[in-house]
Amino acid sequence: MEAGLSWTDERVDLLRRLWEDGQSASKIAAQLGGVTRNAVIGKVHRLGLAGRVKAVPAPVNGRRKPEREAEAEASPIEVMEEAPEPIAITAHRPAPDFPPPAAPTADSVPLAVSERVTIMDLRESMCRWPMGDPTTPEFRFCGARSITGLPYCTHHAQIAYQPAAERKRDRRVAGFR
DNA sequence: CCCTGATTCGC
DNA sequence: GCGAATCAGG
Repeated sequence: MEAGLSWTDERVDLLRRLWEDGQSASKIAAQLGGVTRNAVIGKVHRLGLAGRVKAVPAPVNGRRKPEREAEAEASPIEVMEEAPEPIAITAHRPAPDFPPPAAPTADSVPLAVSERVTIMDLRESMCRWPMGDPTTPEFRFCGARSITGLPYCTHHAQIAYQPAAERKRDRRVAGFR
């Protein structure tokens, strides 16, 4: 899909802002698009704005070297208690206009069209991305697992939330359906 | 089960 | 530098 997206200044800026606003890595990743939460966390650490945090060098943490050696010292740093209230996020681009009258054209996107539910089966934690013509009985919602806190799944969140910078010219409404 | 960030290490 | 895999924990 989107090619050449990487840690451009714009993306790093957005990352910084969202991280400092207390957004979680997964939400940030969804809004940036094209990256996973792991990528976000990795970047955050590389940028040196890792977090505020837990106790400390708890002897046990993520994968450590096979073994061998164990030093490192750290003093309990002040912890910033209370995360700020998540603020409004970037540009929310409501679904582009509805697709041509049920354009029966072939799908060029190999998207797993598995879920898809009616409003009756739509429940919290399900992607609310509209699919089809809402005036017809065939209307459905994506229904895939939505990012908690956001109304869409990772795929549709990328379409809904587009970094202002990249949305400039090359904005092609990818995948609708 | 859902989620969170932290760390290591192969690329 | 990057981020998947993995870990510890809520």
